[in-house]
Amino acid sequence: MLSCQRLLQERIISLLQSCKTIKHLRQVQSQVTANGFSRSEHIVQKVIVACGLLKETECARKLFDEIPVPSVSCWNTMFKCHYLNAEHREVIILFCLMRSFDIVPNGYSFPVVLKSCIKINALREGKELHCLVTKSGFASNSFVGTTLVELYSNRNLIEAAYKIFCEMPERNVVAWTVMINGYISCHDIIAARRLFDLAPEHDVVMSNTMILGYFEVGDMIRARELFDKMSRKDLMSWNTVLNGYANNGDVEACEALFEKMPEKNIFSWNGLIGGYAHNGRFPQVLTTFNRMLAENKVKPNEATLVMVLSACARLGALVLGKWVHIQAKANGYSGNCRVGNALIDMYAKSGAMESAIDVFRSMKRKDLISWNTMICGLATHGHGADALNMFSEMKNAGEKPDSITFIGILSGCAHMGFVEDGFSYLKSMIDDYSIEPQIEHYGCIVDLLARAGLLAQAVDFIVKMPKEADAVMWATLLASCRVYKNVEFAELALEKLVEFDPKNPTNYVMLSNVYGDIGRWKDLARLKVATRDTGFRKLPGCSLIEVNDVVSEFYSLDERHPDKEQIYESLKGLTMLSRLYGNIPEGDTDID
DNA sequence: CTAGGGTTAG
Repeated sequence: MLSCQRLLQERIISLLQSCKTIKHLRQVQSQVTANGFSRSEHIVQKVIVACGLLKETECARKLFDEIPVPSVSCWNTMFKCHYLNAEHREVIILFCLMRSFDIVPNGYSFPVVLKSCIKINALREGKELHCLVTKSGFASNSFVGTTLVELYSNRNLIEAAYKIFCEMPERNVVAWTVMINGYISCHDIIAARRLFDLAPEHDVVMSNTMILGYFEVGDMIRARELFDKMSRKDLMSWNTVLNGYANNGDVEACEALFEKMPEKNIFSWNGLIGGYAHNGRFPQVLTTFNRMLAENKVKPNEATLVMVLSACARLGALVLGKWVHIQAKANGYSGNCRVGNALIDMYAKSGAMESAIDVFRSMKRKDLISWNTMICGLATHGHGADALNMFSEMKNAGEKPDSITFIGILSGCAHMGFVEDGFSYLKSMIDDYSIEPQIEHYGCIVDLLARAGLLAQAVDFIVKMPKEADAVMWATLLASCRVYKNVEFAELALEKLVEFDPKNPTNYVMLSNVYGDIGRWKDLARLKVATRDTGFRKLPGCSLIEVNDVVSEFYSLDERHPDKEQIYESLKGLTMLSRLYGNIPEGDTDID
């Protein structure tokens, strides 16, 4: 009879562990009650963890509250439950509650609560826990000690971390790895390697940690050396090296490694895609995504979709972007916030503002980036007024703007010619939100003044602002000088631009356009000579255009492209449309 | 009931 009961208990526990939905869990829960297990602490703990895994912390808490006198292990289970759902404040509050009941924490309590402190940077609480650990004699527990090492090294308190590490009575491979990782996050790769060589035991996690450390300081040689020497590599080892090459700009090494990999998971594919994305190879991002779908072994995840959409955005590939949108829906990412943000950006950058707004409106969960993407998208595509309206909507929704939000707002004002509003938003940014203006914000103000034709005020602003002007700012001014045919400030801007980049012929072309516009042909000729002296020719203008769902590069006066007829037909159509809307394109006065 | 390792967008 007793063994029968035991068997039933085991059966229920395995059922609880296999619960995939809350509905399923409810069914198993009724089994628990029907078989008289609702007062078994052991079983109730398993139910609580199952709730936690299904993100149902409220249910878990209810069950916990029904336990008459919860033991330490019950409390620990509840900590874990909140920890699993990233409710770190809740973990700490619950721990204090437990202490107020005079329940003594054990060696299982400290690691979880400390981890929560690490996650939310609660160093003060972490230090208090450290005191408690020492007082209650858990300093010798290797799980507790390791987590304390992690706590201090996470806040760059490497000496404190090392002291705890040294005082640990026994240091296993996990403790060594955490300590090595601590030195790596302090950028002390030498100390990290010294510990690595000193460690009595090496395993695959420790080696991967060390390899990642080398890549983070850009030492690809030592990273690769260590990787080649590893006797047992796991998939993560390969992915670490793949990502290392990707982040250090070696696309070729990244490609070569990818082809050599014995197996690939989603991180491998994302590594290669990220390698292309970080190094501006956007067309390859798209072909790799296609290849991944064709091989059909792993499904794209959130990161894949975000990177691919961002590549579409950079290419202005609307048709492809729409197709990725369909892929995202098909893979269950319609409600995903980050994917939503990438979709907004893709649609906005491709000029499909209605679609961008549709996606934005359909998002149940929006974050700061969603608002910023929408506001900046509107502002830079001629919808400055909508951008400003979106900003008030954002404030009403209780979202706090950051410095990027204000770049959108200020550039919106610049495009609309709202000079006074621009200045009052700048003031609000400083006074109401305590955001210190960056060079980009000042750049927006210069643009704001210059576009409004207030060139003297723009130059005066540049002189008086607290930051040193950058090349972007002078180029902005130069562009407006052409519009308003102001030679004086154009010459000043060129002079400054040449200091930044003496070899860039584009700047000379800009000024020569000003001379040409107002008929100062002698100055134009003098400038031609100066340009030639730089020894550089202006590269032909290059554009990206989507033809039959393929993004192609083509240069100005390009005759080589197989689809050139179609491209020029589309351009004719575009020119006609833009004339219709009152925009009269002019032929540029080019040098040579 | 506990501790160490990855990608993504403005």
